[in-house]
Amino acid sequence: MTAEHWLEQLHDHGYRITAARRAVVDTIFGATHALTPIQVYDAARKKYRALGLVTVYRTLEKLEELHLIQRVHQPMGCQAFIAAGVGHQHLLLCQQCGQVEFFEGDDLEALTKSIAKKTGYQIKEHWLQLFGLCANCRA
Amino acid sequence: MTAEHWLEQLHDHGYRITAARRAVVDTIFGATHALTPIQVYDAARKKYRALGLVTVYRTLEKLEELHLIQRVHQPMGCQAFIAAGVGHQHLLLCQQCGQVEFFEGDDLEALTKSIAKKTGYQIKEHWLQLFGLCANCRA
DNA sequence: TTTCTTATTGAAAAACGTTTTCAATAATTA
DNA sequence: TAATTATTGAAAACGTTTTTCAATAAGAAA
Ligand SMILES: [Mn+2]
Ligand SMILES: [Mn+2]
Ligand SMILES: [Zn+2]
Ligand SMILES: [Zn+2]
Repeated sequence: MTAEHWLEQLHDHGYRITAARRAVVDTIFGATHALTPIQVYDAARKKYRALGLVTVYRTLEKLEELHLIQRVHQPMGCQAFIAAGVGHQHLLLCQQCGQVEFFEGDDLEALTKSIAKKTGYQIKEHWLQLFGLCANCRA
Repeated sequence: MTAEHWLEQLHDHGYRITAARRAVVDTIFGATHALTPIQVYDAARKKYRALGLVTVYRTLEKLEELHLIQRVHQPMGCQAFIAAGVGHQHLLLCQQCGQVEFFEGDDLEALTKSIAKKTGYQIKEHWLQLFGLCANCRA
C-alpha cells in the first residue's frame, strides 16, 4: 500500500487526480500521528502552496469514504485522521507524543457472547483502543 | 445514586444549587440515551423555561468534572453525555434506537500484556465499546 | 494534439457549535 | 436582614465546517 495506490483508488472511483489531492494524500499517508484538517492543511501547503482548506476537508471526506483513512477518537478531540488499518485492527496511542500504532489479535468473543446473553443485545461491532506510553516516551 | 445526590455533590464542591442546574441534572440523570447539549437544553427547558443554552454547557462541564456524567463517542458524533458508570464499566450502544447500557467484567490483561511486549508500550488505559441491537430493536 | 465536457478548485460567505463577556440576579454567608 | 459573590441569560465573539459560485484544469473524445 503506497500513496500512489491511494491516488489509483481515487481514480478508480471516478475521482480525478489533482495537485491538491496529491498534496493531501502525500501528507496523511505514512504519518505516524493522527492529523487534524488544519494540520493536514499546514503540512500539505508546503508541497502545494495554492491549496485551500476547503479542499482538505473534501479530500479527507473522500479518503474516509474509500476507507483509506479513519477518524481517531481521543480524549482531547475526535477530529484527527490517520491511514486506516487493513483488516481487523485496533489503535494504540501514546498519551505523551501522540504516536499511533495498530495492533491485532484481540479476541472478544467470549466477552461479547457473555454480554449478549446478559443483556439481550445482538452485538455487531466493537471499538477498542489502548492508551499508554511508547517506547521513546517511557524513557 | 439519585438526582438529588448529584446536586449534593455539586454543593459539596462549592457550587450553588439553582433552578437551572436542577433542570439540567433532572434531565440527564436517568436518561437511557446519550444527550447532546441541545437535546439537554430542549428537554430541560420544559422544566425551567428561562434556561439558557450557555448554562447547559457550563453545567455539563461541571458534572463531567465531578465524574457524574461522561462523554459518549459514536460514529455519528462525540458530543453526547450520559450518567457515568460506577467503577470500571464500558458502554454498550444500540445502533438502532441509541439506548445506552453499561457492562463490566471485561478482562483485557492478557491482551494488553501481549501488546505491551510486542510494541514496547506501557499501556495505561483502554477504551472499549460494544455496538449492536437491543432486545427491543432485534424484534 | 486540440477540443469539449464537467469535476474540481479556492475565495468568500454562511452556518454551526461552543466559548467569552457582561451587567443583572439570586444563592449563600455573615 | 444585609452583604457578598457565584450564577445567570443575552449578546457577541470565536473557531471549525459547509455551502455557494465563477474560474480552472483533468480526462475523454475527436
Ligand atoms: Mn477487535
Ligand atoms: Mn475495561
Ligand atoms: Zn510517545
Ligand atoms: Zn434499540
